[in-house]
Amino acid sequence: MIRLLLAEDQGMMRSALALLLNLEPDIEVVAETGTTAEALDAALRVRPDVALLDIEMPDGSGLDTAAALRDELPDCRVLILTTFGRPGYLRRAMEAGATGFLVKDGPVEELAAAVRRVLTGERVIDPALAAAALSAGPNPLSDRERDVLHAAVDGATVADIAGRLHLSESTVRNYLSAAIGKTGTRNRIEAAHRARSNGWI
Amino acid sequence: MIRLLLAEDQGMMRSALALLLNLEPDIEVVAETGTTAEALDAALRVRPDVALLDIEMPDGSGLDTAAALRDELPDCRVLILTTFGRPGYLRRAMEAGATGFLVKDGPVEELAAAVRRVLTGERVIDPALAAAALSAGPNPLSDRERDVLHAAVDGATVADIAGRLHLSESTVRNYLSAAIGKTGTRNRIEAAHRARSNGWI
DNA sequence: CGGAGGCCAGGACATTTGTCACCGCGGACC
DNA sequence: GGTCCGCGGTGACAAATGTCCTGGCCTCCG
Repeated sequence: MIRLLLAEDQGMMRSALALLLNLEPDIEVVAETGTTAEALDAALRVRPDVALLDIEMPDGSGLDTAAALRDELPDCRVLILTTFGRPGYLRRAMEAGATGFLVKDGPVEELAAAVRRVLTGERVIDPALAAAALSAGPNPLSDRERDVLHAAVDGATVADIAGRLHLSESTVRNYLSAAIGKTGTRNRIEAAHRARSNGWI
Repeated sequence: MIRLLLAEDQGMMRSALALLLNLEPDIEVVAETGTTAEALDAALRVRPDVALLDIEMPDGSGLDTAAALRDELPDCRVLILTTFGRPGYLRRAMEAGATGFLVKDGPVEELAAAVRRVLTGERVIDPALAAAALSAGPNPLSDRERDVLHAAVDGATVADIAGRLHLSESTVRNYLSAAIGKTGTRNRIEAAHRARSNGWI
């Protein structure tokens, strides 16, 4: 029996997946959570064989949870399940020690199959997405550039960002300028969008 | 037997919901689509009793599909199913003649129950969301202000927007300024975010 | 009919944003 | 040791953005 942890913030998706996976004769959902904090907590408690993690969750990223699980629970296989097939997400998932990476397109049947395959240690990755990740190249942004860009997405002014990150306004402008240059865009908004769609932030 | 049409762009969600709804003894999913165009097409062909529509779909909004169905297939009840419980969405759904409005939180069990209730003509709406929609008030933005704001979300410059909408740059700046004023924000980015989160665009 | 309000446009202006050149500091690497 | 690179900062500058005022055109409504 495969003991599985399910972390997914959208309630309907979570309960639907749990129901369907429990219908499989060799799979048992032993924990269900909607946040990364609970996911980590539950994983350490129930010690599942496979952790099925969403990326976008309200209190953080499933990618960070994957990295934490690799350190805390190395025997637990991690299967990332996400809405967005962003190249940078796949790259970060692999760096975080995930064994599989599935997008929420495609039918549910893929899911149970993927769970069984990651359990054997086999990597499960959409080939088209893998190609896209390789061709997109690595994340060109430095840590600070990421921070500044991330702080700019919701319309914050330079002064806001400077205050939030404890930097001078000049520095913030310089990082924004660098990020705009590296992403090949014309302003902070385009840069932030580009970085998002590539999974760089 | 309740004949149901399911329009939802996310493949895994769609197939999961179809499977679960088909498990209900009195519900049969007679059509499954991932776009609004196919949804309308299939609805006219199979004439379902209930249409379960997602809002965010790649080729348009489920809200527009709801309005089209009201005109073309008035006997078909519409149940909106969406990720985001935005007040403006609910308002527009009601104006488009939807009978129910469900967010994708909460367990799947709610779904079958909601389908049965809309079939009788009963309105199905989350009370908390209804209250939020009423307290938020109507959309304060004029048509043009919406257009301009919508064109600005992805980082377009004033010149871009003017070209795309066949307006002068001065006009675009004026509309943006008006939108910023009405949303009580400081710049176009914040204004666009506010408009999004309220379902105004 | 008059007024209100949406739409479109122009000008003037202050502010913000984006760019560039240049500075020092410190860690990493050869 | 030197060199490279990321980090943090400054000053100056051009361009873009946001604001306010003016005007005209149209439609809808009292």
